Parts: sequence; structure tokens; C-alpha cells
Amino acid sequence: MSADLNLRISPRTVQQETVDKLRLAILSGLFQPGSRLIESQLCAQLGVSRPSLREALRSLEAERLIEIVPNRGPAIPALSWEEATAIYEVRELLEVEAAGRCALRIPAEQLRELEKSLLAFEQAAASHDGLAQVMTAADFYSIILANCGNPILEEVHRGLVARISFFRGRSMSLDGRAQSSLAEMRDIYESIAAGDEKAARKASKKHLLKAKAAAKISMENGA
Amino acid sequence: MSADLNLRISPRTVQQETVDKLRLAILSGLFQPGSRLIESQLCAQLGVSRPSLREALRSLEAERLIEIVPNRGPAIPALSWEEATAIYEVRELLEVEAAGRCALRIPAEQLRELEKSLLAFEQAAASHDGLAQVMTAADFYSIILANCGNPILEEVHRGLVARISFFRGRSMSLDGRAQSSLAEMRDIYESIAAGDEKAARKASKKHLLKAKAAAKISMENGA
DNA sequence: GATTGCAAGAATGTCAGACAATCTGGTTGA
DNA sequence: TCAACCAGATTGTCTGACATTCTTGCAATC
Repeated sequence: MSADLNLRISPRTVQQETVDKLRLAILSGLFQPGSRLIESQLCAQLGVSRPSLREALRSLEAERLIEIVPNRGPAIPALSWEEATAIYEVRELLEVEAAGRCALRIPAEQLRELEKSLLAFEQAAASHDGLAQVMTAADFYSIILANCGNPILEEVHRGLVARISFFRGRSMSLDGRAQSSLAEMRDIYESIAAGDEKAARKASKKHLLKAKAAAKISMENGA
Repeated sequence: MSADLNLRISPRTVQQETVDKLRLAILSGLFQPGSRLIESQLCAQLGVSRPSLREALRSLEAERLIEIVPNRGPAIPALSWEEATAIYEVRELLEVEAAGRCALRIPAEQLRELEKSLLAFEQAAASHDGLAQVMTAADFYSIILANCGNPILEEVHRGLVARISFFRGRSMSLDGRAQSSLAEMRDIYESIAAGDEKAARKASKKHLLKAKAAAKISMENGA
């Protein structure tokens, strides 16, 4: 037996690393929406071979983070306001359900984690760090989704949030949006902590509607 | 039917063909759940090179139709009853919403398509052809989802249905399930045709609950 | 001057082959 | 019996190559 504490049963492969790096790059807004990605360039920048890169691109395509058109290659899709609206509507369905279920079944330990993530968001909101706000807000929701008792709900939600996170980054930059977002999230937290399913659903729905409205404003301004 | 106005048809690539063939093979139950897929064998059977095959496998992995464990390769996941339940619950969320929206906005032409697909399912139900039943039922739903006015809802739903279709195939084989399924689907169709949102939601919910129950029975018997 | 046509270059789609790392199953030795 | 070990099988990854398809700039034509 080796002395290494190798309890991780998932060795990280080049393809996984590549997917993660590219996903982070895309979510950070490193690439302009609509711009094309050149395989040879990415290979050089990431230090991987084309086959590995292409596998990673297929994974990202399935996540809808890139689009691959035959004979034209991968590109960053430009998210239209219609699509964004559609995503917000589906998120509403999922998140309201998840918040309600979560209120009924979250363990005490996870509730503390949820509180922690709320505090982290509070800090981020005060700091005016857009990326930190997006990340901590995503943490908050991922804890709720992870404790709704339905892993599929969580999986589907993750796929949607990834696509919309740079939207969230924009709407957070609106004056006061981060603060009101914080208040809404606190409502959700308190409803869940109280085990009040109806209140959790209501608070979650309210939060999402406001987020959607904020995103719309920032989109109209920024477009 | 209208002639193909789409002049920029994407050329079908080897990878797309491979994905389609494999998906069909998996949904047809050609591979045993839990069994591993050997890349070299698949390459020989499909007549494609390993890089192309591996790209296709990454796409299918993202669809959750296969699982790829590092250093062990792709395998057909064994869907547990818990996961199946979770999928049914999320499908309920999505399909109820879609049916309700569809009732309010489906164009007359699409409504005729929906009727056609219902008739096709009727034929399949009478024929005791399991695969045909699954396929025509999937058509019926895909028309509803395509006309709910939210492409994201459609996209998410497709990802779930793929995974559960072989479940559906099983539950259809229960005595009388196809017939009662037909009756429920006709309810949905008529509610939509009448433009009655509430009735469409109700009928859709009822159908899904029954389908879930049937799937549970067949799972307990077959396991 | 605007439009068309074409040719050179770039980028993708696909394949073949290779090799190391890892897993698997059976054999051997204690 | 059980553990160590070895050979084959399989995957992860890379290199290199070539045909096909897109892009772009330039020239020819009206």
C-alpha cells in the first residue's frame, strides 16, 4: 500500500480539466458572445491535443455553453432575451419547487451551510465584486437544490444556471440590485429555516421574478 | 407538408450519425443496464474511428445515456427506482406546465399534428409493439412541448424523456396500460383542443401520476 | 463602382497508428 | 486458502496526416 492518501476515486483526466477550464473561461466572460473558437488556438493555450480538446468541446456543447456547427466549428452562442426569459421561467418552476421541498426536509447541518452561503453573499454584495456575487449566489441556490430531495431537479437546474450566470452578473451590477437580492434571499432562507413550505415557495418566486425584471432592464440598457 | 425551406441544412457528420445510432441502440434496449461498452468493438460495429466515437460518447454522457468512469470507459447506467421517481417528478413539473401553456397558444396546424400523433399512438397501442408505443408517445409529448412557447422547457424535457423511455417501454407492456394511457392522452388532447388550460394541466398531471404508478409496478415485478 | 468568380489560405472532419497508464482475470507460490 | 504477480485487454492521450469545407482577398466583368 502506498502512503498517499489517495481516497479520491476519480482521477482527473485531461478532458475533465479541459472542460473545467473552458467552462470557467466562458462563464467569466473571457470570450465575446458570437465569437468563434479556433481549435488550434485552444489546443496551444490549454496545452492539449486536438482529440482531447474536441471531446471537451462536445461536453460543453451538450451543456449548451458553446455551439458547434458542422464545418464551422465551435462558437460562443449569443443568448437572446427570449431565451433568457425562457430560462428564467423554467428556473422559476424548478427553484420554487426546490425551495418548497427543501423547507420540509433540509437537515440542520445543511441549514447552517445555507446560512453561511448567505453570509458569504452578503459580503460579496457589499464588496461590489460582480464575479463573487454571482458565485456566492450560485452557492446559495446549489445548497437548496442539493437538499430538495430530488437529484434530477438539481441536475437540470445546474444546466440552466450555467448558461445564465453572466446574465446574473450584469443584473447584479444594477444600482441596489445586489442589496434587494440579498433581502429576497434572506426571506427564502428564513422560510426554509422555519420549515414553512408555502412561504419558501412564495419567497423564491418573488426573488426570481425580481431577478428576471432586473435582468431585463440591464439587458435593454446594455444591448 | 411544406417543402423544406431550410436551405442551410447542416451536413450530417460522422459524429452525429454515431450519436444517433448509439442513442437509438440504447433506447431500444440493445445493451443491458450496467454493461460496459468497449470502444474498439463499437468502432468496428459502427465503422468509425476511435476519436469520432469518443466524441459521440461524450455527447451521450452529457445526455446521461451512458456513464464514463475514468480508466474504465463507458457503461450503460442502471437506472434505480429512486432516480426514475425523481425524473417522473420533474417531468410532472415540466409537462403540466407545458400542457397548460400549449392549450393557450397552439396553432391549428400543430393541433392537427397532435391529433395525428394521437392516432398513431392508438394504432401502436393496438399493435402490441412496445417500441412503436414508446416512440409515438414520445412524439405526442414532443409536439406539446414544442408548442408551449418555451424552447428551454422543451430542451430540458427531451433530456429527461430520453433516459426514461425504456422505462416507459416496460410499463406499456403491463396489461391494459397502453389502453388507459391512450385514454389519458386523449383527455390531454381534448383539453388542449378546447383551449382549456386548467383541464389540460389536470389531465396531464393525472396521466403522469398513472404512468409513474405503472412504471413502479413493472419495476417491482421486473427487478 | 458594384458585383461576380475564383484561387490561396485557414479551419474543420476524420482517420490511422502508437504508447503509457490502468484495469482485469487467471496463474503461481507460500 | 490466500496473496502476489504477470499477461492481456482497455482506456487516455498524443502525433501526424489528408480530404473537405469555409473564408477572404483580389481580379475580372458588366
